[in-house]
Amino acid sequence: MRYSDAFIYTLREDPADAELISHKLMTRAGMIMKVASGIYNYLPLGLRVIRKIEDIIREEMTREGVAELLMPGTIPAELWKESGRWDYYGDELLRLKDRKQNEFCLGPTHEEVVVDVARRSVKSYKQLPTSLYQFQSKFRDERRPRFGLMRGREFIMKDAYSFHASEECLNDMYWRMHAAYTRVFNRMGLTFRPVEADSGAIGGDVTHEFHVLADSGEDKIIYCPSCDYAANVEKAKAKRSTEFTAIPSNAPALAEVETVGIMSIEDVSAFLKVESTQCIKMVVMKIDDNKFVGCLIRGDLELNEVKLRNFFRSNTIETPSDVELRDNKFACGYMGPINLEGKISLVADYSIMDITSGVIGANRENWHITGCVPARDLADMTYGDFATAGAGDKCPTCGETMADCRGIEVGQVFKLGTKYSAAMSMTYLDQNGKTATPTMGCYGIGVTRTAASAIEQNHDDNGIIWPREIAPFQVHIMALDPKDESVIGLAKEFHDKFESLKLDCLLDDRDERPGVKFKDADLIGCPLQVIIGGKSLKNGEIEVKLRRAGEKRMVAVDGAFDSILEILNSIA
RNA sequence: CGGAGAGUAGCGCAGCCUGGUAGCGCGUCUGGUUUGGGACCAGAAUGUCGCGGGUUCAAAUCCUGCCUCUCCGACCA
Repeated sequence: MRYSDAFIYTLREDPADAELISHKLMTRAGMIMKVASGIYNYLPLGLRVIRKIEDIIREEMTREGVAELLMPGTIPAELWKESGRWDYYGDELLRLKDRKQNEFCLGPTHEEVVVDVARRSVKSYKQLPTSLYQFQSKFRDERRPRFGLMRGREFIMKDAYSFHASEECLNDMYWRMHAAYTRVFNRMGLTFRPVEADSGAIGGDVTHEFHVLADSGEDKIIYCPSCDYAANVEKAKAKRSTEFTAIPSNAPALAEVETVGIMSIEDVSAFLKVESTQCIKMVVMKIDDNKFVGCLIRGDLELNEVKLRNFFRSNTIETPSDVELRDNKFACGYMGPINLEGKISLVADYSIMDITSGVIGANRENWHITGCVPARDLADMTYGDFATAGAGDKCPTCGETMADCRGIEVGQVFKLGTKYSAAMSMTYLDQNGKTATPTMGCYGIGVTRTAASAIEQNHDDNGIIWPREIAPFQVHIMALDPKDESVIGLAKEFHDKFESLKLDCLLDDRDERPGVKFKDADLIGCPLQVIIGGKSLKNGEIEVKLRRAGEKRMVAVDGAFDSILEILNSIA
């Protein structure tokens, strides 16, 4: 492709509305163009990257016997009403009506449609397992779209769905997809990690998210450097004792102590001269139907709201306001499990089980209680894991000290179970001729987000540095003197040779000054640059630059193409 | 959805406080000189100043309603 045909228009300055490096660079390199908040044009250069990513995924899906189809972006409400999500999904679902006032939505995900496809075709256990996938633009009306392609409202996703006659079969597919995803992200040259994640409202025992590691990531990942354990902070566990320690013989008695204006753990620990690890805080949250729930947890730890929400099988969880708490008879800043007046379901985190002389709130303003021994005083509580794990905690698998990092969620594998197949009455006949409901898995990769995350991970001050497998072009040839027949002639010859080897090649044939071409080439970020100029050509040389290393090499014109090819193949 | 900010030429911005000819840089066009890391000189084109209402002799500027966009937070099967 010639640059003059390629519809690439770079920007010298950062766009005003971009924050994230990938957003800035994609806009500046002429890959994307904003149309509305969270909605973008994928310009020719950007689309090339997206297609490269899709092709890699496509190959790996095919390898696992997943068949590609394309479902519509616009979905009749009927299907969503059948699954029950029409009423449940909320404002993220963009709803619209056609001229006959029939209701539709723009698909944020396609479980309903794929079940409809499968149930009309699959009637027998002999047809199972079966799986389908597509690349499709999804629409989710995010409350706050941001970060360019990272969190858009319209985005391209690969979504796959599998149907099985047994749990074992689903489990097998789950791990095959897990392996396929690992191959996909490896091939793209990304540094990533599969992590255990919370399965959310759908439930299910296992789900993994695939995260590209980057400081700008919106998720926090806790991982163990010495074993495979890695989890989203929402899910992460730490190794903690789940037994009470013995009640010490000299255990102190409970005693009220006046603590005027001392409310935070920090203040309590300083005022009473106790470690925060000997304080027990009670965190109160509000779940579905405005019910209050509370959790007792060690003073230095943080409550994990997702874990608490899951325990109570609630769809929502939120922090009540101080006013709300007081209205419901909770002594703000002095809450504790003893003498509790407010109506609440209370649980306790394992972390308090080995406290031998704890400080707790007294449930009246300006008073705390000392000498709390959970093994004695809180023995009949329901104990569980409700704490947020973090760097420094021990690994639940191997006991080593864990670390944390930021990640961008680019993929997820999920065991759906029969939620949709049952709701939408998908059935087949099993070996015994009995009606059965297939169990399902679903597996997504955010294609456009993956492109953005690749840039987050691969850039420098001059621009993008594409991993070779997803670069828009493998080679970027610059004809520095395009009017010089020997220069442009050689550039074209090389270009055609690369293309004939199925190596995408961009030929900068513009009548621009060299500096402009160099800047654009670095910004666009193709892995290998071939610089052909009149002067060096007269010396029988061509310059080759490796984008990532920044290294320049001169190669002799004689046999130059083979030399360049060799250099290209040495790039990862 | 709560809090904050922005909307002026294709892009990035100034002007607004204190009302009176709409500006700068980049880009674009013409001519010339240049030509290995975003050239230089000369000339030119380009604006419903987000939209509506109001105040005023006069509004980009003051008042007001709305829209859009961005940031922080909450949210994210």
